[in-house]
Parts: sequence; structure tokens; C-alpha cells
Amino acid sequence: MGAHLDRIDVCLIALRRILRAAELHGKELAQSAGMTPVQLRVIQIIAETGSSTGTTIAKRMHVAPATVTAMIDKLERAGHVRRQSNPVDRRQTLITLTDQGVSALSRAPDALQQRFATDFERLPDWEQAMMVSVLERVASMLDAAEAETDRGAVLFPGEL
Amino acid sequence: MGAHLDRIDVCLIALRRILRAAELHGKELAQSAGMTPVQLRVIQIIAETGSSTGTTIAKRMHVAPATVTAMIDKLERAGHVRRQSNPVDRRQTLITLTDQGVSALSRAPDALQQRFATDFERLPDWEQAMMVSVLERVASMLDAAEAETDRGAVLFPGEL
DNA sequence: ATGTGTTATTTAGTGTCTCGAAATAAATTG
DNA sequence: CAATTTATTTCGAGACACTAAATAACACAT
Repeated sequence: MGAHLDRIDVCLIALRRILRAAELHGKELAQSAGMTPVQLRVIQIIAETGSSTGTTIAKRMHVAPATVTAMIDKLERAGHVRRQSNPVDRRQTLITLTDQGVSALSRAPDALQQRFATDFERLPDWEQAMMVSVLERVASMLDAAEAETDRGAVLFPGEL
Repeated sequence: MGAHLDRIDVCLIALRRILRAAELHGKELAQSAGMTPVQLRVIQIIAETGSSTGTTIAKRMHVAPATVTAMIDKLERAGHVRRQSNPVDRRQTLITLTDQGVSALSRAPDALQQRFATDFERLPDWEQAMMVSVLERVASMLDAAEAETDRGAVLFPGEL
């Protein structure tokens, strides 16, 4: 039973390394895109859904609504996003990317992703397959308890 | 070659799920320990090495030394850590956990880790082995470019 | 041993992020 | 229509992070 504990530890250490690498590269990435990691994250979320409301973003990022307001203020002042009130429900403010926001996003090359892709392609087929299945398994082990995903206001659906 | 791209995407999505789960649980975790995520992180780093200097923590967290000073001020005022100057090199200030700091850390059950461990133990042997090797591989793919790890002042070694 | 340069930490001052609570506005329900 | 709920914003406060400059201690070559 010692062997099991050992293996768990090895896994946890590897996971921490992965987490750490992701965090550090998140910083670099955001700096190269000229914005903070959080701002970049907001833009990515808006891009995924085409158009989001503040509440949707708040839920997805697990931050307070007031925080989203502040972040959107910044991004709007920077010209990356645009607010327009939803004609269907005038309580809501729909947030969309401007052309500048879209290009800022595309100008943000994800170093982590690039490196992973490059290395991944070099792996033998069986190892790629193994990696896919393990990563999916780990992901589902970890995010099992995430209740409300809330895919947001889908005004312009598509493009995930 | 389409199959390769598909697999990369699946991997990246899984990685993002892992990252997201980790981030969210980091917040919960810190709150249940009665401190902010950053403070908890500092305490974890100190616990790992037994005793750290400010510089070590700064490097490990990739923040400026002045930031560490401010964080330690807080933690010291809260009674979680203690400063003592290093008799060997009196420029250094060694930071150690107080009993209270240790118990605060132990009172912070790492939900993510717990869940992973529980699920992991239920897996068949071959799947555990596969997971270990894939996670280590991924970790080394991602953190390849991390130069200075700096394991810190090892006054009381052991325990990671 | 003295002076020069380096390293570790702190202080001071500033700007940003995030939050909770209260305010405002629009929709929904009875 | 009144009461409740939902979406967002404003305001004030705490936490975080930084740079630049100050202080202290070490290292070492003269």
C-alpha cells in the first residue's frame, strides 16, 4: 500500500508542476498581449460565447458582479470591448469584442499551448492516445464538483 | 494529420479543465483556512522547506522582494509565521511557521488533493501507472523552460 | 583593515484588483 | 399595480504588487 501512496505523491507533484507552469506562462502571455491575465481571460470568455452579460462572466470566473463591472470598464476604456444594452431584456448589458479586442486576442500567442502542441506532435501514436485518455480522466476527476457552468447568453452562438 | 490536431485540442481542453478546477479550489481552500489564496500559498511554501528566506519565496512565487515583505508582515501580525535572523548570515531573515501557522495549514484540507487521492486509489494498477507516467511527461513538457527553481534555505529539510 | 561591490531586506509611495453593501433600474409575479 | 426578483453599477475598503531608495551585512581584493 506504500506503492500507492508513492504514486499519488508523484501525481500530485506533477500536477503542481503543471499548475505552476500554467500560472507563470499566463503572466508572460498576458504581458505580451498588453493586458493582465484576468483581462485576457475575460476576453477569451467573451470570444467563446460571442457575447456575454456581466453576470455570465461573473459566474464563469467565480468573481463578484462588481468585479466584472470594474474589469469591463477597463477593457471598454482600452477599446477591447463594447457594451450594448440587450433590447430583449433591458436590465442586461451585452458585452462584445471590438475588432481591436479580437485582434488583441489573436495577437496573444499562447506559449504554453504552442510548446505543448510541438512536443505532442513528436510523440508516437500510442503515447498521444494515452495522454489524451489520462488527461481527460484527470480533468473529470478534478472538476467533478463544478455545478453551475452557465454557458452564457448565446446571441451569436458558435465558435468554441 | 487531422487526427493529430483533434487530439491536441482534446488535450488542451482537458488541461484547461484541470487548471480551472485548481484555481477554483484554491479559492475555496484559502477561504476555509481563513486567509487569502496568496497568503496560503506563502505558508505552503514555507512548510515545504521548513524555513525560507524572503528572497527564496520571492523567486518561487515570481514576485518582487518588497511584495514578500508586505505579505510576511501580514502573516506575522496574524501570528502564522515568525521572523528570526539567520545567525549564519545576518543579512537573511528566516521565516518559519508558528504552531498556529502549522495548524492553519492543516486545517485547510485540500479538497482537490483529497478528491484526486480518493479517485486515484480506486483505479486499477495499470491505470495508476499510466497516469503517473503521463502526468510526469506533461509536466516536463510544460515546465521545460523554467530556469531557476531555487529550492530555498533548507534548515529543516525533508517533508515534501 | 579598509574600501568597493554585492546581496538581503525593508520603507515609502503608488496603482490595480477584488470585494461587500447599498443604490438603481428593469422585469416578473400575484 | 405592488412586491419581489434579477442585472448592473457605485462607493469605500482591503489586499497585492510594483519601483526606487535606504539600510545592513557579507565578500574580497588590495
